[in-house]
Amino acid sequence: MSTPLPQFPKPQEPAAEPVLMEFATPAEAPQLRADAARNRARLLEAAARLVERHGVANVTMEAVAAAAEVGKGTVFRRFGDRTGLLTALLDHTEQQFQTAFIGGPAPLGPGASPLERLHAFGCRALRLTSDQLDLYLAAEPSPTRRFSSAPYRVRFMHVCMLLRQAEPAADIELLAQTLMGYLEPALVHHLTRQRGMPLERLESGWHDLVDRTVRPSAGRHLPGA
Amino acid sequence: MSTPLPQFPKPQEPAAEPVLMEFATPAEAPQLRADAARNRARLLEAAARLVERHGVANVTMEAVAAAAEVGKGTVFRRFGDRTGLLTALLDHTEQQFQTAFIGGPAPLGPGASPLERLHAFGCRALRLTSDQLDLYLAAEPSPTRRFSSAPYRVRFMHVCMLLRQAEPAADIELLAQTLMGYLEPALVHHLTRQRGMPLERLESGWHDLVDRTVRPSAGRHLPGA
DNA sequence: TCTTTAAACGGACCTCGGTCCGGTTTATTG
DNA sequence: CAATAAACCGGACCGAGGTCCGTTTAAAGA
Repeated sequence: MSTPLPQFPKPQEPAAEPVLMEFATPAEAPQLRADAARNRARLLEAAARLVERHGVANVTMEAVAAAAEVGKGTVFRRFGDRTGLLTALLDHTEQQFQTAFIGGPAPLGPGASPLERLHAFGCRALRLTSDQLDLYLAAEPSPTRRFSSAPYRVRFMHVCMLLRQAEPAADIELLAQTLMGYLEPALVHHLTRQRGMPLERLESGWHDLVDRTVRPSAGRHLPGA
Repeated sequence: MSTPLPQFPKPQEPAAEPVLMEFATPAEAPQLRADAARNRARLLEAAARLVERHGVANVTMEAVAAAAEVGKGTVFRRFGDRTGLLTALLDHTEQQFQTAFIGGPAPLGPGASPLERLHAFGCRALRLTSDQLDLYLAAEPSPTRRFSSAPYRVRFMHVCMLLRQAEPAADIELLAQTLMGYLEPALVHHLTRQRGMPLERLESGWHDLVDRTVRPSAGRHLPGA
């Protein structure tokens, strides 16, 4: 009845709490076995090639496995699920972004005011998303995992930090979620592709939103957070 | 190569533009054939029963068909896909909500100020979502259709209308999407179930958010909307 | 170098959402 | 009350994501 050996030791995400101070790929580097590392690289390369050629929607997990000359089980062992593989495809870009807003030059990185950094953060995020919209869309985790994914958490924590500095008198966490919501790939897709808005309008919208929400003004309904 | 007869005349959603002034079930009443109507009722009843007994996650389309003593094809002909069936399950509640905020008593309906109505709208939406969270979560359409679903559009248009009255100097559409984002089932799930926040805090957050965003204050970055 | 063991491998297999299409039922019309 | 057309029905069928488990293999220790 019970499976004593969890023969699938769960690849990504180590736990749920450790959170902070770790980047997207949490403990993935813990030296893989040589063959595993080689196959991982092959899979990512094959996936990237197929996605570029046929569009992410027409790429099946089996096709990726075949193109990488690897068994199907290997793909899932390494990346967990389709979302995991697609997320890994975006990992390089995401890492760059993280490095930029954590330690890079102003106005994105430290050196500018929290408010300026927040403005810059949203614009950059919007651009990244819009540049690889299909991929970001397809990589979206299931609704119940969206907020637990490593990349999301890193961005979220950063927004929280900026908000704490810029707007201490607020329910930071809720405000941050609201702002993050504006940057969601699904929304960007809807506005740009289905409603035909230019990206510039989304950017203006972000600036406006930030100006409205982050502004010292004792909100009347503040709970004891 | 081509299928001259689209033997599946597409059940839900009539088009993409007609929008306004039609409720959730658009042109679904257009008298179904007697047997079709009977089967539809059976299916909804069976689905509701199974969902209540086993939880929405453990209910397959085939099981619903079997429980309703109907072929599998019939389910999909009637409801399009799983999302369609689940949405139909929520339809009654949603209709009530719509009636309430369109023509019901204040503060939700007309009679109160736009701002008050907006405050009430969010609280009611949060409660509804939280009351049947699992169902709302499972009924969530794919990311590319979320914003096109009939129930979403009705809510969205309403928020737009209220915003136009309360805050003419803003990019209404973007602001409305932001507010709607705060009410998303996925977010409610995360905050209440994964982060353990009480619903009251979400409500306070909504009030605060509305107070912040809808407030006459010439935002500096307004585009020519 | 040989043994050992935990990790990795691969592909058959399962489940479930969604589609197809030949046969059936309902409603309309002459 | 036939006849005709449109809508409906059902269940075999398909594709893709995800799992299982017997086999292989890289790496650490004797």
